[in-house]
Amino acid sequence: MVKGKIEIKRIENLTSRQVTFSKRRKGLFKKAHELSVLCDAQVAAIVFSQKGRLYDFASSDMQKMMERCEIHRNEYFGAENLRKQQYVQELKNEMVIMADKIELRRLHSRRLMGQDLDSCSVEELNEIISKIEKSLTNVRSRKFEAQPLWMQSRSLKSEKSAPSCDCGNMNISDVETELSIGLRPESQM
Amino acid sequence: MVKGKIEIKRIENLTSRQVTFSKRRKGLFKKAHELSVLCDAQVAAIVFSQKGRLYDFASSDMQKMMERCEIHRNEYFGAENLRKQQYVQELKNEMVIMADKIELRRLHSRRLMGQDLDSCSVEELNEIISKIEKSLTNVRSRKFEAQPLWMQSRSLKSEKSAPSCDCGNMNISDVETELSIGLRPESQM
DNA sequence: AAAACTATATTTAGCTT
DNA sequence: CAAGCTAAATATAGTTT
Repeated sequence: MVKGKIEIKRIENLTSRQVTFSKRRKGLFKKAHELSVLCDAQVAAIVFSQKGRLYDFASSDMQKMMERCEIHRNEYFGAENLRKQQYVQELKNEMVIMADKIELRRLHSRRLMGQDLDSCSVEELNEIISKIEKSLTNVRSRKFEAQPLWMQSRSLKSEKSAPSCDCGNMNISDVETELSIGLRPESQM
Repeated sequence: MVKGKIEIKRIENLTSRQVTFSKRRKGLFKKAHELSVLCDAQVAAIVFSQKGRLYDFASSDMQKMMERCEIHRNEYFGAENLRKQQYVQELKNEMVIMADKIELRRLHSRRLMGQDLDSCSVEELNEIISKIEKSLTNVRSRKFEAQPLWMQSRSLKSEKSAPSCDCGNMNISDVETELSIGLRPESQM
């Protein structure tokens, strides 16, 4: 092998390695410096020797550079956070809508059961009476076509807490609120 | 000035500066790599161009070191994220509960209006008839103590989409589902 | 063992295509 | 204008002091 030509692999001889380390480290820092000056760039080089000793070069203030890195990072994490916050906000908006729907349904049920009538006009009262009368007719007719006894047994004393109001079919399109419940399918995270 | 010899000062020509930046950056990273291999050292080089674009080199060990830093960071951010994810999960759980309540109320209303009665026993049908009859009585009695005309005017043709069912007071404790709607007060973020 | 030396390898500024 | 070329400048491996 001719003088000066080497393979790029670990130098086994300790002394040679230490000398080369010193020479090349100096060379690296010089190149870093030249790059920073010639091209108006910020350059840093960090070297840990085997023994763990630290050597470093930084064109301008190393601290400033790290701060920039930090800003870079925070920008990244910031974008991520923004995305998540928007998602949370969407969930909250949806919950407000759901809460409204629950309240609407609650008022609907209460009115069907004869409460909160103070604000109703005579016309509305008549309408409600008409609906209830229809329900009554329907339930009465349904009662006499009830299921055979063997099907009734399961509901004799159970399901006490469940709604148990029965009225037969009637047109409810004018009071029914359209609902799309449940979470949206594209739930992330 | 002879070819190849330059002063180490900022290159004013933009094109030249960009070309030199590219060439010397590559050279710097090559030197950094060689130093790390030959001398078994950990080497990193970081370059910010004027435009703020980041270029970096790190020997494998340094890479690991940076990854460790990253893991450290992620542990920190991970704790933060976990907290946020738990919050999102809580929101979602709450939404599932709300959706259930909406469905329960929907069924309740439907039954009050005489639908979905197939599964009711004769006893339940009797109960419902009794409730509806009571409602009817109450609404009828309420109709004749309705508000004076000047109070009715506002509801003559308005609020068409709102539920308009009226029935007077009755005991509904056995069908009323307890609800606590709305967002919890300690809403974070 | 550190610094200087030197022959060769490598890098690169300015040019060419 | 990016990619290749080349002469000169620089870097450096091995040597010497």
